[in-house]
Amino acid sequence: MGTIGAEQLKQLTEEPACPGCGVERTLRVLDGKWATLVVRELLAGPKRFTELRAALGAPSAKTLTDRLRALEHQGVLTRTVFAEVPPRVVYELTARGHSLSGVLHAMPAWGEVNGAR
Amino acid sequence: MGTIGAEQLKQLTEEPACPGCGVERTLRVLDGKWATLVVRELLAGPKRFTELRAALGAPSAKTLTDRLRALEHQGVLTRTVFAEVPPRVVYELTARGHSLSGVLHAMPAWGEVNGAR
DNA sequence: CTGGATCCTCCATGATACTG
DNA sequence: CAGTATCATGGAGGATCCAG
Repeated sequence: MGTIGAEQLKQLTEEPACPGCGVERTLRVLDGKWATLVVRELLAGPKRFTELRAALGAPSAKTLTDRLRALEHQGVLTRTVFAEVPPRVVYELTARGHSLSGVLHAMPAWGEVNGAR
Repeated sequence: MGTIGAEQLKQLTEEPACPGCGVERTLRVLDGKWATLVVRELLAGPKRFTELRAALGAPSAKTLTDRLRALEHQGVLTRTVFAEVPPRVVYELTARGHSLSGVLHAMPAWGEVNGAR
């Protein structure tokens, strides 16, 4: 159940009822508590699994793995395994992932001004 | 639009995983499945409860009410009750809510380009 | 028409233990 | 190190009924 179910994958590939609506599609990629933060971390450059975990505040390995797999299937990032000892896996944004920076960079500007609730 | 300035990139990448930084604050407002879509609908102008429900694809009344209350408490929108028969309640973005348009507008641009897998 | 009160389902996230 | 395998859980979201 931890992996991406057929149900979830189907949801990702299905076209929304709204024809020209890109907001929904973007929200399906930037979904959940971690996707946006993962992209933000990787905008600074490729990172290893443990580096990502630490940078994000140590979510569970299962959760982070699930999120990374989803983003990988959506073409936002790539997963590269180095057959070494100790093993090393590097995550890196694709061109599509980098193109999300437009969405990401608008957030801190708003959040910093609106710090108070 | 896929690229960002060096200044903004610096601002983006220099942020550690601090709990109070701008991205996290923005994500706390644009949280859940509906908040972002509610803001998008209201960017076009004030709307009534039923209008919002229909425009969003008819979420349950409870869910929509909960989300609207949260956004109201965060100062993103205002709730105005007209003591009429039948009752009428109008939701409208505050200045703070309108300032989220920068984040919102970046989404369709990405989503439309990346609609295909 | 708006939405409060209740009860319920589902799933993203997490805790823990284990493996190549 | 980077996961996988289980099991547990909180809370978002929903269904339904009811009230002002």
